Amino acid sequence: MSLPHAILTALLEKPSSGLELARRFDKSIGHFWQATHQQIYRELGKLEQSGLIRALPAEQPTRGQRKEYEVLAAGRAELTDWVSRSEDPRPIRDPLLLRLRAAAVVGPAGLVAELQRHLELHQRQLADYASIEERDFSHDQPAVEDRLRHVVLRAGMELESSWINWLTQTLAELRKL
Amino acid sequence: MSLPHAILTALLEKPSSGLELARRFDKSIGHFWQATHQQIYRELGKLEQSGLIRALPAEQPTRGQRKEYEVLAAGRAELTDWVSRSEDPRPIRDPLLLRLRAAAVVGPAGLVAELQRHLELHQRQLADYASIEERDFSHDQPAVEDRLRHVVLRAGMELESSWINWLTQTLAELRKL
DNA sequence: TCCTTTTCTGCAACTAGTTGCATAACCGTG
DNA sequence: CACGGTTATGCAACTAGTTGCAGAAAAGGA
Repeated sequence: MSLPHAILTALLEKPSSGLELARRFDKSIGHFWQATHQQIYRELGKLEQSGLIRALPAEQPTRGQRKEYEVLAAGRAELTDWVSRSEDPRPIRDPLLLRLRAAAVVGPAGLVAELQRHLELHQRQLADYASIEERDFSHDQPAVEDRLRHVVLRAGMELESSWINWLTQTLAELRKL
Repeated sequence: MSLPHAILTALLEKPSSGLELARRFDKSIGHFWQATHQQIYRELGKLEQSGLIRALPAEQPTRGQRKEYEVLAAGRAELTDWVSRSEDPRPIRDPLLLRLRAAAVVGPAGLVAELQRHLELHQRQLADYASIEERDFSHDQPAVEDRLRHVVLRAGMELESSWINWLTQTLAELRKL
C-alpha cells in the first residue's frame, strides 16, 4: 500500500499530470520506489474516486489530453497518518543471494563474472548518490525538509556501500576456490 | 522468476513434500526469499508439468495425501544455467524511506517511535544471524558448500548492520529537530 | 470405535506490478 | 495544411504474490 502514498507525496510537492509524475518518479522518488506510468495512471484514478485528490478543472479533458491533479485535505490527512503508522520492515528478497545458495548445490561456475558486474553497478550507483548529495545537500543551514530528504539519500548510500563491501569480500573468497 | 529456482535448490538439498518445503523456507531460504505454502504448491505443479521435477511414485495420491518431489536431470540443468545468468540487482523499494520522504512534506510527527522500533527489529535480526553463524559456520575447514552458504549469511548481516547504522544516525538527527 | 485435532493439499479470489499496444492531441516543418 | 514525431492517457492481458477457506487423510485420545 505504498504507491498511493508515494503519489500523494509527489503531488504535494507539486501538482502534476500522470506523465509528469512518472518522470519525477524516475528521478527522485524512483531511487527507492519505482512505478511505471501504467501503475500511476491507475492509482490516480483510484485516488480521485476515493476523494483524496482531484483533477484541476479544465475544458472537459478527453483521452490524450493532459490532466493535472492536486491533493485534497483528505489526501493530506491520510498521508500524515500513514507517516507514523506502524509497519514492519520488508524482509530481504534477493535473487543474487538465492543464486549463491543454489551455487552451493550445483557449483559456482560462472558466478565470479556476475558478482564482478554487480560490484560495478553498485559502485556506479553509489557514485550517483554521492553526486546528488554534493549537488543538493551541501548547504550550511539546511531546512528540516532538506535534512529529511538527505537522510533518505544517506540510506541509499549506506545500503550500496554494504553491497560493495560484501561483494568485494565474496569475490575474494570465491577466487580462492 | 526466482521462486522455481529456490524450490529446485531446496529439493536438491532434500526431496520433500509441499508443506515440508514451506517449513524449510521459513527457516533457511526464507531469510532472503519468502514464499507461502500456496505459492509453493502452485509452483510445484508447474515444475512437474514442465518436466523439471517429478512426484515420487506412491499409491495414486489423492487430495490431502502427502506427495514427495525430486529434481530431474532437466531441473538440475536449468538451475546450473540460472546460477550464471546475467540479472541486474533489484533497485531499493522500501516503504520506510518513502515515509521519511513524505515526512519532509507533512512533518515528521510520530516517526521517532517507529524508527526506534525498526532499529530494535534489525538488531534482533542481526543477533539471530550471528547465532546461526556461530552454530553452523565455526568449523576449521569448511567445505565449499558451507563457504558459499556462509557468504550468503554474511550478506544478511552486512545489510542488517547498515540499517542499524543508518537508523542510529537518523534517530540522532531527528531528535535534534 | 468414534470424535477431535493436526497435517497436508489445494481452489478461488484477491492485490500489486509488468508489458504491449491503441488512440488522441499537440507541435514543428516542408 | 498535412504528415510525422513527440506527448499524453489509457485498455487488456499478463505474472507474481497474498489471503481465506475447504476438504481429505492421519494421528491421538476417551
